This record gives sequence, C-alpha cells and structure tokens, in this order.
Amino acid sequence: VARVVTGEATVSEGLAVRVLAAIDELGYRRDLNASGLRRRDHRTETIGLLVDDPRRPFNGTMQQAVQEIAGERDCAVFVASVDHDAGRERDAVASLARRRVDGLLIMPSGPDHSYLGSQRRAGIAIVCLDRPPARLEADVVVVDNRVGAAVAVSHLAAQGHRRIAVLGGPRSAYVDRERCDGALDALRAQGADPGDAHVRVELTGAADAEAAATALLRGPGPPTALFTSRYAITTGAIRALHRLRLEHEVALVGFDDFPLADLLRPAVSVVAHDPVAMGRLAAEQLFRRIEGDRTAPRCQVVPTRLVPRGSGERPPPR
Amino acid sequence: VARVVTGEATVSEGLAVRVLAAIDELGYRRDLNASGLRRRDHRTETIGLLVDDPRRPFNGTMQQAVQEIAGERDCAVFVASVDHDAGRERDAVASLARRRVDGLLIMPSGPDHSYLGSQRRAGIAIVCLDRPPARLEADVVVVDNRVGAAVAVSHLAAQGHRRIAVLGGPRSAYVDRERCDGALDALRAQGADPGDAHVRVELTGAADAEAAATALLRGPGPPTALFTSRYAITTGAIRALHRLRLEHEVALVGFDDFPLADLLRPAVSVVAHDPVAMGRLAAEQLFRRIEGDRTAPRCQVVPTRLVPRGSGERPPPR
DNA sequence: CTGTTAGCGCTTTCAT
DNA sequence: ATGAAAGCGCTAACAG
Repeated sequence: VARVVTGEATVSEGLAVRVLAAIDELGYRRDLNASGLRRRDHRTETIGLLVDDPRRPFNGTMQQAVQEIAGERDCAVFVASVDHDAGRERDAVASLARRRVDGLLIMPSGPDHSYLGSQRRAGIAIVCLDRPPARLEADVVVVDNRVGAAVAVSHLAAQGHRRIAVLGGPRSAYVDRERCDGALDALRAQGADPGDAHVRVELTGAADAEAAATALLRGPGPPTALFTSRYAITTGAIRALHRLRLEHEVALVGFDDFPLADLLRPAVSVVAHDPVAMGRLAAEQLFRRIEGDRTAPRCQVVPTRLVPRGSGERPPPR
Repeated sequence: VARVVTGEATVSEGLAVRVLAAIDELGYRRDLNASGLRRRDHRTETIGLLVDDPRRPFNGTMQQAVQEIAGERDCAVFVASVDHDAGRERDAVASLARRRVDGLLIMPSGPDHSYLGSQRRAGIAIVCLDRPPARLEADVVVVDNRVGAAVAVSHLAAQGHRRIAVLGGPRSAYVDRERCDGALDALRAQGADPGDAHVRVELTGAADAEAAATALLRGPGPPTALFTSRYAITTGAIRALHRLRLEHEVALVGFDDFPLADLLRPAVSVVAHDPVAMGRLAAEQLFRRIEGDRTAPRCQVVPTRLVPRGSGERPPPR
C-alpha cells in the first residue's frame, strides 16, 4: 500500500489497481503529517508566509503568487500576519516551526533576526521578502527602492520643479530609508540642497502624512511637487492636496502603485513594482533551498517602473 | 517530559524547571504533527481558509480577522486561493484534508458542495463564508445582500430618481443574485417596472460593466442613477461615467466599500459591510464546531450600512 | 507524582 | 515484486 501512495515504481500494475480501488472504497486519505514524521528528508510539504499586513493590496497579490508556486509543488501554505511587530514575528516563526514547515518566507519586522539562525540549522529554509533581515545572512528579494525613488524625483525635476518635497516614513525602516536616500540623491544631482525644509521623514501613517503635507504647503516657499515614499503616505498627501484644493496645482509622484490610482483626479503617477514577480522569485528561491541548494545567499532586486498618469507631469506654476 | 510540554498539572515544580532548562539547552522544539497523530481528539491545531481571490481588499481584511481568532487559540492557518474555480476548491480541500486540518473556512465556488460531506464525516469542521454551499447543510456567515441592495436603490429613489439602472453580475452567483433581487424588489416598491431596459445583469467584470454602463448612458432614456452590485462592477461604471464626463451628473451607489472611495470625485457612496465581523463570526463558529458543538447548522447574517459620500446624494437633472 | 510502555499512520529497510 | 518489521516524536494509559 505504501508503495502505491508514494508513487514508487516497484509495484505491479495489478496490485496498484487493486490498492487504488480499495483506497477510494474505504475513503482512505493519506496523512501527510505522519508521512513527514518518518520520511528520510523529513519534509512536510508545507511552507509559511509571514506578511506584515494582509490588507495592503500589494501583499494580497504577492500571497497569490506564492501560493501559485507552492501549489505547483503540492505544497500547502500557512499565512500569518505579523503586523510589523517583532514579537508577533517570533511567535509566528515558533508556531510554524512546531508544525515543521519546510521553509519560511518572511517580510522581516524588527531589528534582529539572528534568532532565525537556529531554525535554519534545524532544517527550515528561509527567504526574506521586501526587506533584508538584520543580523542574519539570508536570501532576499527586494524592490529597487533607491533607483525607483531617484527616477521619481528626477521625473519631477524634468518637468521644471525645483522645490520638491520628500515625504517619507521612519528611517529605521529599510524600505523608507532606501527610498528617502534615493530621492535625496536625485535632489542633489539636480543641485538642490536636500537639507532644506522640504524633507519630512519619520511619518508614521496616512494621518501623519496629511498633517505634514498640509504644513509644508501652507508654509513659506511651499513645494511645487511632492514625492511620497509609500502608499499610506501618498494617500495622506492626496487628502492634504484635496483639502487645500491644490491637487491640480502641485505635482505628485508616489512610490507603490495602487488600485484606482488612474481614477483619481488628477490620476496619480506612481513608481510601480511587480508583486507577482516578487512572490514568484522568493518562492522559487525558497524551494531551491528546500531542495538542497547550499550556495551563498542571494539578493535579488526587482526593478521598478514609472507610471505617468497626470499628477507627476504637471509643470510648476508661472 | 511529555507532561511538562503538554502543560499537565501533575508535575512537581522542581522537575518542571529541570525539564524546561533542558528544553532550551538542547533546543527542543515540540513536533505538533506527531502530537496530533497520537492525541485522542486527533487535533492538529490548524485550520484552512479557502478564499476566492486574495487580491480583493475585502478578503485581506477578513483573512486578518480569521488569523486573529485562530491565533488566540494557538492555531495556525493554511490559506489557499481558489480563484472562483470549483476544481481548485476540491483540490485545495483534498490537500488540506491530507494535512488533517481541524476545520475549514470556505468561500464556496461551484454548484455542488456535497463532496464536503465525507470530509465532515471524517472529522473536519466546515463553515462557509460569504455564500452558502450548494447541496450541503453547513454553517454559513453571509452579508445581508438583499436588504443592503434594497436600501441602496431606495436611497436613490429618495433623491427623486426614477430611472435607476441596476448593474449586476451573473445570476448563477449567489451574492449577485441576492443583491440584484433586493434591488429589483426596491424598484418595484417604488412603482418602477424592473423589467425595463435599465437592468443589466450577467456582467462578468470591470471591463464588461464599463461597456454595459456606457451603452445604457448613451442609449435612449438614459438612467439618472446607477446601482452597481459589487466592487469590480462599481469601478467599471465609474470608468464609464468618467469617459462620458457624466460623473457629476449621474448618481451612483455601489455595493461593497473600497479604499479611496472617499478620494474619488465625486466621492462614491456605498453599501458597506464589515469584513472583520464576518471573519470573526465564521472563525468563532468554526472553533465551536471543532470543540464539539453538534447543534443544527446556523446561518448568521451580517448587516450592511449605507455610507453616503456624495455620488449617491445627487438629485436627477432638472 | 513519576517512570514505563504501547501505538498513532506512515516510510524505510531488510528479507524473501 | 512483495511482505514484514522497525521506528519517526509524540500522547495516553498503566503501574508504581
């Protein structure tokens, strides 16, 4: 019976048929948990995906891509929401380790991922997504944040803007730091002084971004263009522009594409990246590790693409 | 050792401490798969969530709520995307059954769910989400689709609209059918003839909805208001209105709330429901079943809420 | 309260 | 090519 269900070759046709018949007569369902217990490679054919927030549209798409790749290998996917909380991440990792997942796809939260080392030594493959882990060498798939941000700012400068505001998240967050640095590099390349009053980082969310944008736009020498470093900040800035009725005066390019960006007025120009590619690349790398690849950790960078829709192509006034 | 890790009371403090010390000295990680194998209740402390499409914003929020409830019970969650495909649903159920999940939360796809009966007999609890299963008695948590749609149409009628178009999905889909019927009931209550030229159902997606809306608005006796039965159709209709520059002339209420609805111009009035409540209720019901509740299947209906934002409060012209 | 043992459903190995 | 037996890590039941 075992040789039939595991698909081994050394079974005569007659016996195989007889066993298969019995299987669906008795409603036999193979138990993969017991299977993993005894298998030499100890695999359970499950992986875990740790995601910061499943409500972000980007993450849903990525999750879908991961499930697609896993499904091709008959592998089931645990998904856990970590909500940007290092403690929850540790708990989720421990929980999935108890279930003996073959591998873990992690969007790292928190300042220290060295604790993942022991899990890896215990045989769990690990690939990081969207940002590199701290204090751990591991495969990672990231967006080309610096270049994407620089392209956005250069694009605004090319429309003639000289007072370009940069609205970004906390510098403690890798993604925000990279994007902010890319934007500042581009500003410097334009001869602008990035130390000026138009840089607001450490913004924590949409409400915060709205307040910061409002203050900038109402202040002295207001910016004629905005670069926003991620979805939540972009929406906050848009709310500020609407409230001040400046949405058709001030240019805007945001990092991260989002649904309905083309339906807003003006339509929102963005730096887009490809969440399907990210999910695919990360999952494929994970399965390579699970299947025994022992080469040095890889960092794969997914390119970005500027999507001009109107808000970023507006020249400065006068 | 076993009595310590399972948290049984019959262990002396001294021994417990000694075992715990050894546990983290040796890096012991309990294997929950082996545990489920031997436990009398046979539980693995995992459940599965079958979702039609993880990219829908609604589903991400619901998934989050389910994970929250499951996490409180130290239960891990498999998530599988079924993509509205009955075959994929069966495969996903079989795959998770091989992993011996304690329960399954399913957004049913396809015309026949009687096959779930055998899984339930084998001990897997089942709760359906968003729509009832066909040919199977099971717990279900649904939105109050009929009433929500009726409220939307009545709201438009209350603004004075008499030519209200109904744009809906295929009647083979439970959700679309219910919403369409609710809308037609409300039309009849207003004395309108729902058999008229302003009803377009069987729309398959955003592109289709855009074409249908365009045709209606360009046709003879065009509607002065639109009701759209779900997110994809709402966005299609909005695109049509924009293209015809009618977005400020024709009223619109859509079923399903969505991010940025308030940032569109006009802001989009919607019938919203609460995906967090849905996820919670369904997960709680599932755990009740897992813990042995054998009462008759329950149908829980989550109420809707009309969110007026502007597009639905516009009176007809003249 | 603690030590020991059997056996969950499976894969692997060894013997035919 | 097939049968039989051992044992994966755990829990439950049985002794002391």
